[in-house]
Amino acid sequence: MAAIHDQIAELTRGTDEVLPEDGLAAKLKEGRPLVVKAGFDPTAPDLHIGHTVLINKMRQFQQLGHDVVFLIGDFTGMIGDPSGKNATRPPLTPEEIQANAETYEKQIFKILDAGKTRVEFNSSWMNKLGAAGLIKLAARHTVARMLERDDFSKRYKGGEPIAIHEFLYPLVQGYDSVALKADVELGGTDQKFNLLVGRQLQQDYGQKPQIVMTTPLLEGLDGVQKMSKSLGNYIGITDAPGEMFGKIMSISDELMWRYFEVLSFRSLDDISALKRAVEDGKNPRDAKFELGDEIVARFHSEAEAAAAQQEFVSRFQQGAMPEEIPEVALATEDGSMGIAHVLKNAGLVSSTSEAFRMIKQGAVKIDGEKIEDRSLQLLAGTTHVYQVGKRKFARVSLT
RNA sequence: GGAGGGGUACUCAAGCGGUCAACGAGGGCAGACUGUAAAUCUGCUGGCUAUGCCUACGUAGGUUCGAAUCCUACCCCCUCCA
Repeated sequence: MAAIHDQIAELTRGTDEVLPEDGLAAKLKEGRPLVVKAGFDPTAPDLHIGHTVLINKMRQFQQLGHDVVFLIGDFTGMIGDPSGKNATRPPLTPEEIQANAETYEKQIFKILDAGKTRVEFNSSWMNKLGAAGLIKLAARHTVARMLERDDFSKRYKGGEPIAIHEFLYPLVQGYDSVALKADVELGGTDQKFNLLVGRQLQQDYGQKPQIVMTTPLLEGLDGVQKMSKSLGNYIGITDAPGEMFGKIMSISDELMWRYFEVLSFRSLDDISALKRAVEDGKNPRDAKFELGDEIVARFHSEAEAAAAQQEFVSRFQQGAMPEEIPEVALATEDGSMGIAHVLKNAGLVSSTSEAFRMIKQGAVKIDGEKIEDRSLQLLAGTTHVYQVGKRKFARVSLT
């Protein structure tokens, strides 16, 4: 096993904070497998690679021989979401939670070792706690301490309502750490307060407080806003290989290094060597290829990653047509169809107005040839490859 | 309960009787340049088999030759007072 200070360099890589700072070293020096916990909300099992920053961190601990617990917050999930602005979610049924948990597992085990990962549900101890237990738990914490949390205090000062049960959330989450006797808890930066409550509760219950490690929210493809599905700037871990590779290629060079830091499994030394190579004239695109290969291979396979890269090269560097073009069959009404309607019906544009606009801008090609005539009629019985912009293709047969 | 301010396209935000499918910014899309990058420049950014027509400025009515703009009612949001 690597020396402790090397382990720490890798474990703290890409993290936002480790609290207390020297606590991790002390824990590691104990030389035993640590209980490393990370909690997940059972409502949103659709992961994007931003979420995997945290899971990658879990993987590192796992590889060092620690006991990694993937905790599904089904108890908290059944009550509903407490966090600020979100409208109250309808409580999930046990069946839904089970289904979501399975979806999670399918996704996370592309990163974590299924055989070494402990999956727990916090309902298993929270249900036993009962109302009396919950009150005892609540007695461990004061309102003043709760109000230390930023969003609580802001809302309180701003006169916005805070429901009582929202105070229970950090407590329940903290109690999870007590129940698991967690040594380390991982979470996003937005979880910092909750993770720290865990430390306090553990002390109250006579345990050694856990180390808190927070990971930043990953920037999305635009490099500015956090990656999220609703902003559309994400790479889903179930994205198709070609799409995933393409999205990675589209990020800026600057962002590429950020992604290397938090998404790549390569060592820090390795990455700085690559960075030096680029500074010395290596094409940054090739470095990005390496990143794309690694990520696609992780969620799909080496072969698919290689194919994705090849497809990318032939399509964009050599201007070739993509290998897989969606096939569309359209029926004409009277033997022919106007170009705008072909594009719209094939799903390449959202309206005929947009089709005309695209034609005007020179973005439309048929079999690679630019179209300028907006009133072009296509005859039934013909099949052509239609293209709008650089990315949208369809092979359309008219009947 | 009282007083005032406001609701405009994906978002922010002008317009305050005709020249408004609606200034400007952001975002998005497309073109050029490239490494499908970034930065930059340019154009587009309601719909319609389309040099015209239709639908849009919180909702419903009204005034007018003509309304996002004026009037009435209603709904929603914000601020101040109680």
